Amino acid sequence: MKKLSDKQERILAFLSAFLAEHDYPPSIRDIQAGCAISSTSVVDYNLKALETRGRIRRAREISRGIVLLDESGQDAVQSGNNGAVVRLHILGTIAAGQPLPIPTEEGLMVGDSDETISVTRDVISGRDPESLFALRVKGTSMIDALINDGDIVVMEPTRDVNDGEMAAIYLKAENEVTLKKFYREGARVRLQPMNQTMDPIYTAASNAEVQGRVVTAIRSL
Amino acid sequence: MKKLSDKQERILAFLSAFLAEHDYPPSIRDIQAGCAISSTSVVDYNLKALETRGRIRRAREISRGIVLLDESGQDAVQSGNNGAVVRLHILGTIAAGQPLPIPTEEGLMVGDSDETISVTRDVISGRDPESLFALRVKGTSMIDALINDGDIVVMEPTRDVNDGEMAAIYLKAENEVTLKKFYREGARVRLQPMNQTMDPIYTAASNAEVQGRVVTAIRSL
DNA sequence: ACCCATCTAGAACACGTGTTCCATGCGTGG
DNA sequence: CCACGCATGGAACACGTGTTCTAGATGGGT
Repeated sequence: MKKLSDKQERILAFLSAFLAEHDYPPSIRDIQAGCAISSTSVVDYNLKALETRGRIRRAREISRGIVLLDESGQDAVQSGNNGAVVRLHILGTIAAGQPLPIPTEEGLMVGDSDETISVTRDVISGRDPESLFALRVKGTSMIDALINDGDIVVMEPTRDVNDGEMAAIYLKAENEVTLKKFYREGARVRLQPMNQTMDPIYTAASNAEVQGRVVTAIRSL
Repeated sequence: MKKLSDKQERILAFLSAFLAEHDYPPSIRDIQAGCAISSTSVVDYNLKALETRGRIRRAREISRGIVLLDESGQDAVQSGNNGAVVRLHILGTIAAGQPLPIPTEEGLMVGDSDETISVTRDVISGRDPESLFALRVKGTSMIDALINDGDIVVMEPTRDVNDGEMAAIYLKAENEVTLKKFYREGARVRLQPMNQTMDPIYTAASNAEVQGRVVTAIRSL
């Protein structure tokens, strides 16, 4: 792979600086001014070169249709099954007093929100990304699960978890969802907070409905 | 706050659908076609209403200068390079009683361990990945920071943090490191656990040495 | 009926903006 | 010197695109 020309390096630098300052990519003439290039055709010429080398992607005939790619030339956004990156839909919010919006077999209700979060397979430890979804945690009611307001939890929907797994459990009588370690104890279940200093909750097995397994929790500060 | 009109809801839905399919926001006329609206002026009219209500942000006179915000007025989906992958070195382990292995200016001691974790820019909310590193948490001594044994924390080394930021603080007298929210209070500092049910710790400012800022915490279960 | 705020239509205007064409330099190798 | 690929300048073209103006519809409330 040939080295980039000085002008092309400048364009890349300008591109990233511009994106840091604005919510939209620069136009050809923005680049022209920002890189002290004399003609728009020269900008276009170099943009075509950069596109060929996989450093940017362009949408033709579209204003400001430039996407800056990372150095490995990867887009890294699309299709969750070929690369290390998985894109998960954030289906909604989890809070005490609200059942989880569990996706059903038919209507996956994915269309509800197009907000997504990208994570790597590292983070979901290799689980099947197709079945996973993410939720934003609202409020501090999950604090005993070491999960705070604003955190993102990645869930795997299931009705059945093994003892000791972190699960989202819907308590029918209380009409609320809670995140706890789940243990079967005969006719009742024990819900153990992750925080060991806190006491477990006991309830009838018929009152507890497992809604999913917690795969990962992410807190961005 | 007044309810959005049906047309405005459609525009928001179209906006997020469009962003999912393209790398750039739609133009006024894209929206017009996509929402079956008869005139560009009607689109503009409703876009202005949406902007007033804080659901979008617009850059005037700029082609495709629309940014979709989420319901709380925060940036929702960035169409840019948010899926880019960043590889962080896991420099070591953090536990009570051990200072952090802070990288120095010269020898970044990155070579110590080749264990790494890949995260996306989503997760580190756009911070400069060059300065970041990761640590594995050992033991439950950080439980009041909602961080448990086995978690991964992403740190940004710094000697100075703003009030209220989560920081790794080395307490000289106690010879241990703790993760707390950091507040300056004259000659002393207040170290506030993230768990609001727990009481803060006070110590002399000279006894507390900030070792870094906590950027993200990740728990894989 | 009347007024008024809200919303809708259609069209035109004025730039914004990607694209293209052509002429011109600048090196390297024959 | 010439031929050739590569890079540059300048300009014009053709749409793309946000904006604005005017006129009309709609729907309460009085």
